[in-house]
Amino acid sequence: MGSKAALTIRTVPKSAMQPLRDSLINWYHQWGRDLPWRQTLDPYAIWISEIMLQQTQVKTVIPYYQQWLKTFPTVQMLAVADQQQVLKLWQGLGYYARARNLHRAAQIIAEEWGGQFPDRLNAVLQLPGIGKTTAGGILSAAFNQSVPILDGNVKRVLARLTALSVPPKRALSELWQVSEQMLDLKHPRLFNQALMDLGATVCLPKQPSCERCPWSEYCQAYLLNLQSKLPMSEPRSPLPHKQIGVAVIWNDQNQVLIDKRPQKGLLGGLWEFPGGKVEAGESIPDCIQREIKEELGIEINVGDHLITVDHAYTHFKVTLTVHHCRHLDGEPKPLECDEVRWVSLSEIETYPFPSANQQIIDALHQQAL
DNA sequence: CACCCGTGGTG
DNA sequence: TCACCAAGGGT
Repeated sequence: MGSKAALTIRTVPKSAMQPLRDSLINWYHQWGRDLPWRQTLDPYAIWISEIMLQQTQVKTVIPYYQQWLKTFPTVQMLAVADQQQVLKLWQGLGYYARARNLHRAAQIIAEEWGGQFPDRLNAVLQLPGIGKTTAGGILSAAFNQSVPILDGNVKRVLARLTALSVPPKRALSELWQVSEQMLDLKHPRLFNQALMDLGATVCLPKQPSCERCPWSEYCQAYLLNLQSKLPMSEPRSPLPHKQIGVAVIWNDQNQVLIDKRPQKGLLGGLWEFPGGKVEAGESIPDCIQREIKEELGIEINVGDHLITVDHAYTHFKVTLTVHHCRHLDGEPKPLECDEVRWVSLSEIETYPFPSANQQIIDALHQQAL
């Protein structure tokens, strides 16, 4: 019962290795992408790009990358920055642990490596936020070292090349072997970049352009006409949907109350408007009043509806129903968060907020006009 | 190893 | 509206 398909993989013949490398690098010279982080050999800049590109599309990354290097041009500048400034610069990119780890790693590099990004695989892998794929990306791009990579693009290309019979997640060690065997030891930088570009521009998830692919005559998926079926994907369960009541609490100085989320967990280190989950049979105003008492230990009066925000995270969806509230009594205490603060509408822009909360801020500005 | 961790674009 | 997707790593 529940038996899964056996793992089969059509390994690349030895005789095909060099022709595959040569044709890919030739293709890259004509069709490879000209990206900002390919105009430098500075390992710091390349590191920043690799972290930003984790689970994030090139088009989204480019403006963040430019702004980041303008603000923090060196490891040292990043190491001495405030975490809040780092998170503010990262605001909107998501997966905020990447920014926290980047900041921590910069401090480690400053202390242990004299501010020079290390060039040895073992040292690089020790840094927080850097796994095998990112380490290979940095070392091959910055130092032209022969270290393989296995990101989403490469997984897809290699799964098709070998007609892998299971989802890539189920065959990671096999795919790493293929990536390592295929790697062109004479041109590791070019080869790894070419492999990623092939996945990003030709070997697309849907409707791959096999007629433009330098590898089609060796591609087992193409030869078996399975290119649109591969790689195999895992079924996903539907996302739970949570109803959240949120408070914009005003005091007599025309300030609003915000709180900083704990470092660990969802949106760690970012600020937000306080609130919480609506319980069964509970009204939104009752929920807001209860949550604010529990989280901040204060009494409020729940007033007009401000905005409703729908947002999807990786593992669940939320509907934020936001109300204006009036502070009545008690000093706000950080009972379930790191910090609480009263801020004016003009100061609020300097704090890092998650996207769903940014919509609330936009609505406040809109309403103030 | 299964689960957690964001966001914006797309059909 | 919704499912799926995009240069993964930490626990």
